[in-house]
Amino acid sequence: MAVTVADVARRAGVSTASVSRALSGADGVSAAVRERVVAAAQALGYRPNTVARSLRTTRTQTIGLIIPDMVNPFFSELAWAIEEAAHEHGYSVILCNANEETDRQDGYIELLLARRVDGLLLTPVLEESEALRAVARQGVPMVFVDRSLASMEAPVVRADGSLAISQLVDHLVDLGHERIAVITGPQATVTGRERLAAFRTAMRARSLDLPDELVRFGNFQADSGRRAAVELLDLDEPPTAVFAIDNLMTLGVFQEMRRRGLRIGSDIAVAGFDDPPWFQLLDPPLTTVSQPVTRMGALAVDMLLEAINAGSVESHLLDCALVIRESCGETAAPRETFRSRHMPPDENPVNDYGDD
Amino acid sequence: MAVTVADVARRAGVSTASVSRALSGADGVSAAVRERVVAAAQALGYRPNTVARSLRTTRTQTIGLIIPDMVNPFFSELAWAIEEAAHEHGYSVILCNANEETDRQDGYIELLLARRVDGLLLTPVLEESEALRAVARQGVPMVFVDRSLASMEAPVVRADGSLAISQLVDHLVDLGHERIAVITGPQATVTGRERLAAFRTAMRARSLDLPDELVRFGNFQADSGRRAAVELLDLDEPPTAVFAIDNLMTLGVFQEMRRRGLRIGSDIAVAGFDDPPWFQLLDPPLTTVSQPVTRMGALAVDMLLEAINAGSVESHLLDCALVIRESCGETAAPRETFRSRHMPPDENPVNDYGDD
DNA sequence: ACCCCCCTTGTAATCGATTACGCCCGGTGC
DNA sequence: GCACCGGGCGTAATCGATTACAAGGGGGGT
Repeated sequence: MAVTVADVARRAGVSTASVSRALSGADGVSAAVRERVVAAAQALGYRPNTVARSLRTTRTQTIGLIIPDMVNPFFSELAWAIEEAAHEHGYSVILCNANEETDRQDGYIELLLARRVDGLLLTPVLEESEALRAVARQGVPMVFVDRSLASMEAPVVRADGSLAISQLVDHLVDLGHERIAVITGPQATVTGRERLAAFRTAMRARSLDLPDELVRFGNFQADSGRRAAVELLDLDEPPTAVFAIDNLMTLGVFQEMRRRGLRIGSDIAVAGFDDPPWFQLLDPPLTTVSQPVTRMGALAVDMLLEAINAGSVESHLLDCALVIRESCGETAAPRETFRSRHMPPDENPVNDYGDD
Repeated sequence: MAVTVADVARRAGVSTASVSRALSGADGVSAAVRERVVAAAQALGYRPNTVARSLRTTRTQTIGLIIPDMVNPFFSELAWAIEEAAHEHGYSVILCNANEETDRQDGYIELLLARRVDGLLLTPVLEESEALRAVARQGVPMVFVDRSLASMEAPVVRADGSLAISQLVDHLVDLGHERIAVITGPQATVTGRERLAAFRTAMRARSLDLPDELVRFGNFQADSGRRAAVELLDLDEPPTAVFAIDNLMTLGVFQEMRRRGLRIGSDIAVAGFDDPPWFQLLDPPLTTVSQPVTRMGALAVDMLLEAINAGSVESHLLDCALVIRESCGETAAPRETFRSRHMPPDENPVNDYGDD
C-alpha cells in the first residue's frame, strides 16, 4: 500500500541502507546517491513510517501530557504552551485529561508507557499512586507541572504564589479589610496546601485572626467555589473579603455574590487566582494573582527534554504576580495609606512575563 | 531492558505465539496456558509495546486532532469532548494547534500521516491546501469539525447557527433595535460565511437595512473584535446593537464598550456566540447563541471511527440554541411584545444538549 | 480398533525502518 | 609497485509484537 524504503531503494537503484542514510542526512553517502534517493522519494511520495522507526530506535518523539482538567483555562493555556514548546523541539504531545481522578490518571500513565512515550509531563492528582511509582522505578523521564508530590523525587516546575499572596493580604488590609476568608483547594495538592499556608502566614504577619470558619475547602471546580461562598455569606458574621485560589472557584464565588445582589468591590471584596483574559472584563475587573503560564509550559518541556537526553534535572519555582484591578474596592475611595498611594487602582501592573 | 513477549513466554514455558494469544484474549488457548501466561506477565511486569504492535497491525489506535486555537474556550472544550470520546473508544489523541496558519496545519498533517494515525479530525484553516488533498487522495479517514471546505468532500460535523441567529434578530427587533451591526469571521471559513449569511437573511426577513458599514470582519481573535467595535462606535451613526459571531471577538467588543463607559444593555446591546461559563457572569450576563460542543465532539469521534472501520460516513449538522440573558436590554423595561412576554428575561432557557 | 477432525501449540515470516558489519575500490605513502 | 587505509555501499540482523501455517494429540464416530 504505502511507499516504503524498499520502493525508494528500487527506484533509485540503491540499497535500503543507502536510502535511510541519504534521507536521514547521515554522512557516508555520496552526493550522487543522495540526490537520486531524494528524487526517488519525492517522485514516489515517500513518507517515512515513524512507527517502524520508533520500534528500531526506541524513540517515539512523543511526550505524554496528563492534566486534571482541560476545560480549566489555566490548564488549557498550559497545554497550549506545552504543545507549542514540544512542537518546536520536534516532539508531539498526546493529551490526556485525568479529570482529577487517580484511576484515570493511572490508566493514562499505563497507556502512555505502553506507547513508549519518551517522557511524561503531568500534574499529579493525589498523593499516592502505584502507577506513578512504577514510572519512577522504570526510570521513565518525568516532570511534574504545577503540583508536586512530597512522596516522590521527580523534578517539578510550578509557580509559588507565596510572595504575591502576601502582597495581596497587604493590599486588602490597606483597603481596610480584616475579616478575610479563603477558599482553598484539596489539601492533598501542593497548590492547595501552599496557598493556604501562604495566606495563613501573611495574615499572622499582619496580626489578623483567621478562624476556621473563614477557611473553606473546594475542589478547584466552579461549583465548589459557589458552595463555599454560600457558607461564608451565611455566617453570622460574614467576611468582608474573599480570596479564592483558582480561577474556576473564583468564578463560583462571583456567581453566588451576583446572585445575592451583592456589589463586589463595595459590599464585599473578591480576589482570585490565575488570570484568564475575561477576568478583567468582569464587573468589576478582578484583582488576582497571576501565574506565568507560558513560561511554565516552556520550562516544563525544556526540563523534560533535558531529563530525556542528559539525565537529572533540577526543579524550578517561578514567581506569581499580583494584578490589582477593582474587585477589592480599590475604586471606592480607599483609605489613604502608603500602599494605596503607591499603587493607584487605575494603574494595572503590566504582566511582565513576556507571555501572551 | 524492557520485558518482552519472549521473556514472558520463557517464564511461562510456552511460545511467544501463545503469549500473544493469551494476552490479547483471542480464543485458541487453553485455560491452563492462559493462566500461566497471565501470571508470568504479571510477575515480570510485562507491558506490551504498542509501537511494535502498531507496526504489525497497521493500527495505531491514535487519532490526530488539529484545531486552530486551543486557547479559545470553544476549541478547548471541543478538544476536551473529543479526547473524552476517543478515550472511551480506546483511542489516544495527538493534539495539534494550527494557530490559524495553513503552513502549520499542513506541517501537522504531514507529521500525523508519518505517525500513521488511524484518522484525522480537523478544523481546516483555509480553502486550499495541498496537504489536505494528499490526505484525501491517500484515503486516510478524515472528518472535519466546525468548518468544512467547499472544495473537499470530507464529511463534516458542525453546528448551524442559522435558526438561532434568526431568532436572535427577532429578539433584537422586538427589543426595539433596527440598526444592528455584525462582526463576522474570515469569509474563507464556513462559519464566517454562514453566520453572516444567516444574519443577512434574517435582517431582510424583517425588512431591515444592513449597510456595509455595519458589517465588519474579524479573525476570531479578541483583538479583532475590539477593533471592529472601535470602528462601529466611531461611525457617524453607530449601531444600537452589535452581534459578534464567536466568543473571543465578543470579548473584544465587550472590552471596548466597557472602556468607553457604555452601559451594555441600556446604552447599547451586545449579543455573542458560543457560551463559555463566564458569559453569564459578565455584567450584564450575555445573550448568546450557544453551540452543542460536547455533542459535536462525541459525534466527530463516532463519525471518524465509522470512517475508519466501515468506510463512508455522512455529515451532520447540529442546531444552535439562543440563550437569552440581559446584554441586549432585556431588563430595561422592554416593549411589551408577544415574544418578550413569552421569553421573560429572567427565565434563562435551559441548555438542553445534555452537555456539561 | 481405526480414522478423522478439531483444538491447542509452536515455528517462523512479517511489518518498515535503522544500523552493525564487511566488502570493494581507489588513493596514498613508502 | 605494493600494502594499507578509509570512504561508500550492500547484506542482513534487529526492534517486539501478530499471525499464517503446520504439526501434534486427544476424543468421538463408525
